[in-house]
Amino acid sequence: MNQRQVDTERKPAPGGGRPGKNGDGAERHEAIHRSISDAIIEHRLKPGARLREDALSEVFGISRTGIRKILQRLALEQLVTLTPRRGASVTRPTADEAKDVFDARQMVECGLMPEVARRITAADLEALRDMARRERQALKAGEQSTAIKLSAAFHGRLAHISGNATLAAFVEQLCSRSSLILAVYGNAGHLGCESHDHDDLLGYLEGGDGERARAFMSRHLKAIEASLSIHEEESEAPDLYEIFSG
Amino acid sequence: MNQRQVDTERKPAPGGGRPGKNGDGAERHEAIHRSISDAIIEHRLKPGARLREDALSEVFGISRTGIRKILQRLALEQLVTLTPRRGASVTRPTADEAKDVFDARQMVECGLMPEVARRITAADLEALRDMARRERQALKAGEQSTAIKLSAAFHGRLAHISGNATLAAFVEQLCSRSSLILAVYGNAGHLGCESHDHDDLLGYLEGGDGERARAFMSRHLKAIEASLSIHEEESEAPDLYEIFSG
DNA sequence: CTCGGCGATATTGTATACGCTTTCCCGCTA
DNA sequence: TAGCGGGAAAGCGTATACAATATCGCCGAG
Repeated sequence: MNQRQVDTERKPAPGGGRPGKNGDGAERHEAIHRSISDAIIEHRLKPGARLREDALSEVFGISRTGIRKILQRLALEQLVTLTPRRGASVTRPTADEAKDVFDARQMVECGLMPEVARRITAADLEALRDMARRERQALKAGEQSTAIKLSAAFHGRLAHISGNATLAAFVEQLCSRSSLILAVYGNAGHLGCESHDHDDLLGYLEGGDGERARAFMSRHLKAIEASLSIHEEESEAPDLYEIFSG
Repeated sequence: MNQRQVDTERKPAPGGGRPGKNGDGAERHEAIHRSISDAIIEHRLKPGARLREDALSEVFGISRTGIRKILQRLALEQLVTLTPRRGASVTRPTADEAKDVFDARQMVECGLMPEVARRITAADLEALRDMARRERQALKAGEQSTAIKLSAAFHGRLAHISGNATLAAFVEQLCSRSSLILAVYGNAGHLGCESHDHDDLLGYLEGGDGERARAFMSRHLKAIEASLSIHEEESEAPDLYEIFSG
């Protein structure tokens, strides 16, 4: 009776109901990946949470093979940590990693702003304003999960406008990791991005002022980083090496 | 009789010779990954080359399961392309991708130089000088494969000195992809990095002149990019849509 | 009462088997 | 002779089975 399987994407099993006989599993894998990824980004899966292969395969209705593939991809994206004989768990970023991620964002996202200001279109602005608006709404409604995801999506979308797919993908990954960092080091109730920062940024971009947008983005990211309380909470693995032999 | 299996790392099969019974397969996977990765970076596997799972599993003496895992990782690193029902092949970068990669390198590697100049130690300098020397030797000896790999390793190592592991990993990935780009768009006989560029760069870094190092790195990368002949050779998939329907 | 050893269980690692899709070759026909 | 269609083979996608190992609880001894 533990057959309760969530269908990630309403799909009537075109193969006739027999699971996994039709070859179009690629989309399904993609959907499952996004499903788990979203759950992590939205903090519905907290850092440290274990992700057992059996459980996931049961939930999503595919075998462990497919789950392992997805888990490995998530590991390469640094969202989950794969411990050799212990399985997968949601990554708990260290303080050093957090610093690295925000330094990287500082360099790449700020560096992208001039080009974004040059290329941004009216349609882009409209879509981004809508995202910013929905983010504020979610924040006001207390739906932190939605707000976090929208914030990451905003930054990712912005990066894509630069036209550089490689850097945009990197920024997206950094934003996902930032979401994890917020989950560990963020203060409850104080979300990363200030309410009107994104709107202000769009104003500079609309005016084509790339340099001002860059400076603002820099302050924006610094503000997020400053709002964190990074205190290297070493709950597990108390660093005996460092305490004694160190 | 087709049991000729290359042992990537001289390892006497501690399990007793029976393949894959001991659980320390992680190192072996790592070794196989590096083995394939190196072959691609050194152009012993040329872009477009097909990588059949059966053949690889036979060569390395592990089952297709492990090969698939490695292939998927290589795909995420953009070194191989995974076509849904057609298997894996060495990625053939498009002209757009090439531009993106070099723009990304321009932003990240140049941006890293000031911090590298601040942190570089005498030991680092010695190691890097040795790498540059070996690269020149290889180039002189006509061993392009070795030279290419050493050049990528030089840039990667340099990035690591910054202390930012995230950005360093990104740079390493970009360098690997650059190697592929050279294989497709590079002119034979003219390797990417000029002979003495790396030594000159080390000179600036030793002097702690981060800004000059940044400017030099920028010229260095521009020179490499300019040496390419990017001509969008669309041998396969002649873009009928674009030709007719416009 | 606490600590150490031991066995049962749960969970991952690896290999293999099977089905489906694609591809390639060969014969057929116009 | 060239184009087309069918069949056989090859290769990928998925699931399942088996083996090895880490974890956890239990029991006995000091």
